[in-house]
Amino acid sequence: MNALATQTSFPPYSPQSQAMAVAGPIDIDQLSRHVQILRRKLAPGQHAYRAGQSFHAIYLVHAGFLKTCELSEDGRERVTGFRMRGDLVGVESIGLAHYSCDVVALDDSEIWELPYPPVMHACLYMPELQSRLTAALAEEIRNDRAWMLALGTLSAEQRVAAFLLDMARRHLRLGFSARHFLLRMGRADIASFLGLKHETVTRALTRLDRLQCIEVQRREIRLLDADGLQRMAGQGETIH
Amino acid sequence: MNALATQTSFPPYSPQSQAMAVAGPIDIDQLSRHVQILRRKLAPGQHAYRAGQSFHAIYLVHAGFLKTCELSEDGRERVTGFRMRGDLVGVESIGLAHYSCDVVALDDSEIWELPYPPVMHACLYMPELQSRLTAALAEEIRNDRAWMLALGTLSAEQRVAAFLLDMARRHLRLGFSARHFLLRMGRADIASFLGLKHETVTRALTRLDRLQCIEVQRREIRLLDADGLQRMAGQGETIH
DNA sequence: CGGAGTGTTGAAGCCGCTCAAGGACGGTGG
DNA sequence: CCACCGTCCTTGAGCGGCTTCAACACTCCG
Repeated sequence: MNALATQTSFPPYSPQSQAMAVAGPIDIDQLSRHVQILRRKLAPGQHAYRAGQSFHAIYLVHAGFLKTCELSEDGRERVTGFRMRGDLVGVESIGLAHYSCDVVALDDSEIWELPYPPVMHACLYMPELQSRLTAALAEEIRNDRAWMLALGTLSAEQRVAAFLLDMARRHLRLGFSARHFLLRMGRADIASFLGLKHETVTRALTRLDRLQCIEVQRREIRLLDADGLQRMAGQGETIH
Repeated sequence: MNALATQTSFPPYSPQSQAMAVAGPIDIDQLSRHVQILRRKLAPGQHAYRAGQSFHAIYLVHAGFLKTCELSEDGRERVTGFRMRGDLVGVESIGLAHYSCDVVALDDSEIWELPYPPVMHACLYMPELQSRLTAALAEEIRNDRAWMLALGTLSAEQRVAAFLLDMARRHLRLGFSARHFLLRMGRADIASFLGLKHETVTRALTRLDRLQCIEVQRREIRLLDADGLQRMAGQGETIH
């Protein structure tokens, strides 16, 4: 058993910490003067909300790890993203009477409920909140589009490489090691997100391991050659 | 030569017309009191903007047909969507100094340039503009996610069916026939959008034709069995 | 221990891709 | 008006990557 295995959950969100993944730091202290912020804890497997429930709030992930799932009428399902500390959740349902997707905790998590009409109203008193919110939505679109590009143009192995790099970057942004981390989701969730089957993800991980790019042991990942992964995924930037 | 062939471009946008595809009708008259709106005409192949140009405005499509393209550093490219009358364009770049994608006219088009800092400022005087804008962004996210679900779970033929139904619905919303329309883009653009190759799109269209679901003749499409297409694409709703 | 859940590995098959050729259309210039 | 050209679309044949199906290993927990 190593240090990673005992790191059960991410530390809490604070506005003074690293730049927020999506929205940039939201001034929670100021916001809490205008809206009642409810803290909700979720155990693994619990839903933050489900498609069809009436929309009343967006959420800021304060700790833990969650996935968002898109559902179709005929039962098809797909993971559309993974959320961690600092990410906003629920913004995709703004403007609707009901949430349009499922959000499920993959780990012990805490999310802060920001009741929506009140938040919107608070924007009148906090002009920068409005632009932060809008910027967060735009960022979400860009993020989705970047993945659409990846899923449409990369092979299975390249997608898995890109996925690992994305995880690494986000871990880094939260102050964790980008070279050594635990995946919080199963192979099936990764596969669903990448538009593959879980066996294919396993095989890709095994191959990357054999190529000495990474070391895999179930959910524990060690990046041995991040540059190699980046070349593979067709990305120029480097993880610092 | 038939009626469709002579219908070279879509009629203009007006706030009184059908519900806007993305944002709901924006009150352009009122907005124009606060913001200088510039009308730009584009010929087929011309860019509304390119990735990397400095961001200064979002656009409302007033007439015509455009595509948005995502680009990667290593030259991969993908069409991420098609825009027609009433659609907002450029919102994905809000919060950035530079546009993040390319937008190209596929047809003679007119777009209305809404300078962005001024629009944001106008929101202070037009509170409903802000919520419309936010709702438009959220709608964009849902739209992208719905396609992510489709592309990850449907076969080539099903994707093409879903694509045709989407086109049909959007034509209908603009007051055109949902059963008979002209595709404004080539096979390669459809393929890129659907994560396929152009030959595969051709073959899927040919098969749908043989199955009597549609009639294809180059870019002219006639839906013979919309319900059949819907069942095929795993969607329950009906085009009215 | 045993059983469930999850991850790994193998073998075979299929869907979509690749490569290649030919056809239809639209524009241009003789 | 027709010949020519480039672009777009279509079709075929063969291949390959991912999926499918199946069996087995590992880990966690009762």
